Amino acid sequence: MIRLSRLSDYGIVLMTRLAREPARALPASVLAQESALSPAMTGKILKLLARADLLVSQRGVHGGYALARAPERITIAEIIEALDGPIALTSCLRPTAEGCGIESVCPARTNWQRINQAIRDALAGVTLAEMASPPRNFGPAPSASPRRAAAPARDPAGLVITSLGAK
Amino acid sequence: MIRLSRLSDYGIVLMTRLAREPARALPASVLAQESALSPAMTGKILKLLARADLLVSQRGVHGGYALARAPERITIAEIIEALDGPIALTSCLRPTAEGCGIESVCPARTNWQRINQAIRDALAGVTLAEMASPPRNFGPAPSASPRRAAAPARDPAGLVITSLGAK
DNA sequence: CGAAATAGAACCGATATGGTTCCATTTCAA
DNA sequence: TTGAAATGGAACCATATCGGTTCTATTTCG
Ligand code: FES
Ligand code: FES
Repeated sequence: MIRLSRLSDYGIVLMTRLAREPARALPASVLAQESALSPAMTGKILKLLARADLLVSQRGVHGGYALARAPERITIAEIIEALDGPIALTSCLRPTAEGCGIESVCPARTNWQRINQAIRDALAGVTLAEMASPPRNFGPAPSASPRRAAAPARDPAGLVITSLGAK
Repeated sequence: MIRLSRLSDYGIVLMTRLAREPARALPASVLAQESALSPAMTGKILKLLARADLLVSQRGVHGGYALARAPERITIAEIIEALDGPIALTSCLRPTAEGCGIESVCPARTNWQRINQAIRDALAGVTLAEMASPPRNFGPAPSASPRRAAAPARDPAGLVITSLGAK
């Protein structure tokens, strides 16, 4: 049902935790504890994120993980793609793999691409910083433009995400 | 990887086929054939769609399925929800079920709700009619307003989908 | 009556997912 | 020098979910 894998789910939780202290490097163990996740799972996720260059890791006795970039410059889409592979609603949109099997007669494929792109952009339009900030219920959108980094205001795909305002 | 189930995938294909002749009722057998799907699978899907009141069915010898409403008034989101249940990225957003397990310490949940709503709206903003129409590569967005039916232009959730233009 | 269709449910096998375990490597400090 | 604390990387497993089929009951009409 269009659900996110738990890997990504937890991954984002861990990243938001790290975003609260972008400077310090925290070891997986404390991240696990603070996030109520099993150390094993946590390790797995952090390793994947590090391999995707979203985290930098320090080995050895006082090691740990820290964000590789400022939280304003990391998008939710990046995290998801690092953990779950490319965002592709239908199998026929996935670059690799075999496809959905009915490409030949499918009347909807090109439109699928647009929709897929639209939600990709939606995810790419939310930064880790926004995710980490407590929900602010006051005032208009915090102006800001960081998210523009990855989400063009008006992409050529059709669907356009314009703003992530305050609740 | 945020993928759509095949049920929904095929379901939309079948619906778009029906949208080409909104008046006539077609039997499952011909829908299956024209869409290159197994009759069994096709039957299953159509039954679900009928139960969700997206299709009307006629039993008996000259029976078949037809759209319950004009294709302009059926959204992709409706089809997906009919076949795969509510759209909920993370398990903790799903009304039923147990949740993701870390609700207590999760710093991201309220933001998840917004994102989830945003992509829900994205899906609800595309009508079956738009999906069925061949991709038009010319001219600006076909103006149109049908999609407004289900997708408020500026929802309170934050992320706003404004337009599904032409490619 | 019987063929043609849908309604509904049960059933089954494969795959992906969530999660663990094990071992190798790096680093630092006692 | 040695070992504890950390990450790197991979294999492994159990189970839920998903894609798909099969079977039976019911409706409709010729
Ligand atoms: S859904 Fe895969 S080609 Fe149309
Ligand atoms: S992801 Fe489930 S509560 Fe945060």
